[in-house]
Amino acid sequence: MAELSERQKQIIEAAIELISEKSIQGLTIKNLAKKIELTEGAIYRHFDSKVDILLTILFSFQDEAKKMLNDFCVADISALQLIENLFQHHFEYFAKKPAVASVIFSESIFQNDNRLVVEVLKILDLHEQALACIIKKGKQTNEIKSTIAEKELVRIIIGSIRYTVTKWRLSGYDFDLRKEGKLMLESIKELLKP
Amino acid sequence: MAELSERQKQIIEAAIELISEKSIQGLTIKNLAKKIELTEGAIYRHFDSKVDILLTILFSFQDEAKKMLNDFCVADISALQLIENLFQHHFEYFAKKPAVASVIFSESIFQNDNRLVVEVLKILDLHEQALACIIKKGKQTNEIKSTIAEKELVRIIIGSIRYTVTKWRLSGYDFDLRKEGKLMLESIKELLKP
DNA sequence: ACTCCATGTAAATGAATACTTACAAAATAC
DNA sequence: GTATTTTGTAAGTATTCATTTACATGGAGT
Repeated sequence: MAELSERQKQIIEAAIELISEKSIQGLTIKNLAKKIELTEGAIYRHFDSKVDILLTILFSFQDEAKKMLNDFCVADISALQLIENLFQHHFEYFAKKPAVASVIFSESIFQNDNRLVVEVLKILDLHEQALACIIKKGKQTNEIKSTIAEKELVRIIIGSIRYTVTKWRLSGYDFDLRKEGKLMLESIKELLKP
Repeated sequence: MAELSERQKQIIEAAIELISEKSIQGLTIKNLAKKIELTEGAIYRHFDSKVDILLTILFSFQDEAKKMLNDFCVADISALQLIENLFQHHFEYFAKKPAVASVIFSESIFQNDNRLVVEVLKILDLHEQALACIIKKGKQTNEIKSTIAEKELVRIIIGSIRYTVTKWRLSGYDFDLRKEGKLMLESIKELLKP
């Protein structure tokens, strides 16, 4: 992906803020222009289309995910600790940047544009792979029971996180996501025990 | 909820079909009118608004869920068997009626209308309660390990189902949902063992 | 000073959308 | 059989949205 100009960065940042504030539906060119005090036409000097903006947002999330997950599994830390870190990081992250959840969980809106779906799937895959690596390690060190296939464990863990976040969003953010995340983590750790 | 006229039933059915075919975005009054060979105005003889139509759809899903779940837990069947039934029914159901998943998973679209969110939450609650009842039973009969709180187990199980369905939808329905559901079920059963 | 290009604006365009209105016909009631 | 209500139609309206167009401006390079 090409480097972003300052203006492009500003637009992307504003777009993410808009999504945080009013969910994905709040992201319109008009709102975007208003937010950075430009005209709508000016936006099109920097991005070809709205889909382009969304793609750029997804790319930036991918980058963040890659940075976070890159040396997650190689570190010399126990698998259970790694899972704890993963949980903590994610719930912290979603609580701080609801826009990410809003975008990643908005698959239904993207279904008219396959490129967007593909990029969301890539983000999911990044997380699945990191988690799969951790689980493999945990099985080897006998921290994690080996009677359950990796693939299913990955889906169970990610599904649990997602559902917790979904309920948080639907409730209008009316509970403490970090606290609920901690409870979920403890339960998952208990479940994984051999 | 008032009884539905024949015409209303026809409209709701067509609406659900539209959602199945092109996801929630495909549900427009124009498409709906075309599908049942009426004019758009005629639709408004039977429903006040589009939100009204969506609410009616959600009510019908609620009814279905209630019927299905009502005597789910009281039956004289083992908890693990009940969970198996629940899984089988759900994956079967989603595979047959993708519209349901499309609506229930479209929370992001509903966020501009709180009534819709509330009704989606009710459907989720119905399922959570049924599952909570099963788990409680299973703990009593020692079929399910009692070291993990009910609430978390419920979220883990529903989260696993939802994530499996989400990946199925994003993949363009390109894997066998029932088969993956079966694998997930086996893993969950294994996890729940005391 | 002149040119050129990047960046901006204001206003339009065109398409989609939910919904309304004025009127007609058909079913129902009496 | 006539009046009334229900259900339909055709053609709007109003709004929202992404995107385009014609034109302006300001700065960089020569």
